[in-house]
Amino acid sequence: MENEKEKVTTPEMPDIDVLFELADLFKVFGDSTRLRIMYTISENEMSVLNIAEVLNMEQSTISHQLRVLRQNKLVRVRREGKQIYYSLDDDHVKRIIEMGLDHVLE
Amino acid sequence: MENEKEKVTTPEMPDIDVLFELADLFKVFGDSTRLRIMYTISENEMSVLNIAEVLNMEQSTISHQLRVLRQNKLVRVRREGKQIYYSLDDDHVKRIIEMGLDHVLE
DNA sequence: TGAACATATGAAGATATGTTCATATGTTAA
DNA sequence: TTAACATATGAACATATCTTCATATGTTCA
Repeated sequence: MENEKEKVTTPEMPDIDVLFELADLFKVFGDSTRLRIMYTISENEMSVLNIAEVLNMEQSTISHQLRVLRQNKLVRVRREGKQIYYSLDDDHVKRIIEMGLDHVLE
Repeated sequence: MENEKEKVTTPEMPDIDVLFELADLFKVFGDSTRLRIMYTISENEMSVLNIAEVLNMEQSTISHQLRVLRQNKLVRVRREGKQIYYSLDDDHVKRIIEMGLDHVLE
């Protein structure tokens, strides 16, 4: 190869603490229950119990996982009366999933 | 765009086994050591020992993690004499990381 | 062939993670 | 206020994951 001096698109390695954050973010996507929750609320917001029913899982499990999603700013929360409605935070999230899916389904 | 019954971007939930694969893929990105390795070999291929030196980690640790990357088809491998050179498999991988980074840094 | 080097791998220990159970907190309506 | 319902959370357990150590495997060259 000629032209060895040229950097095409050299991504600088982020600081170590950013890398930890980044790893933490991907960890969130690295669980099938959370992925299912994200798909479930990707189009319409849904209450906790509703999500639990749709996925046929314990309310507690869903609640615990929603907390993880919340902490990572991946969901929006809206209270209405007794119920709390969750929805995906932005298209960003969907795009990350789609990108992963591309690789898996390649 | 016109309006034929079309849902804007409704992602069908993939089969459960695809979701497991997807989760497994994201798990790979969910570790800072692996992220650092991926950054390290994102531009130029590098030998195992070299990666270990750059990251100041044990050869064994790097080797174990490279195996994970290999199993998930995220790296390319090339042997040259005694050394084995690893590089990122495709831009796809970089894009997934960049997308996550966007979210973290937003 | 054997020495030196590079990489891979199994086992073990420490830590992290996911689910369940029981219960606490928060909300509404009577 | 209390009853009924929706959600959140702490503790406990099982399982998964990461790193290290010791060693095996693979390669080159004298």
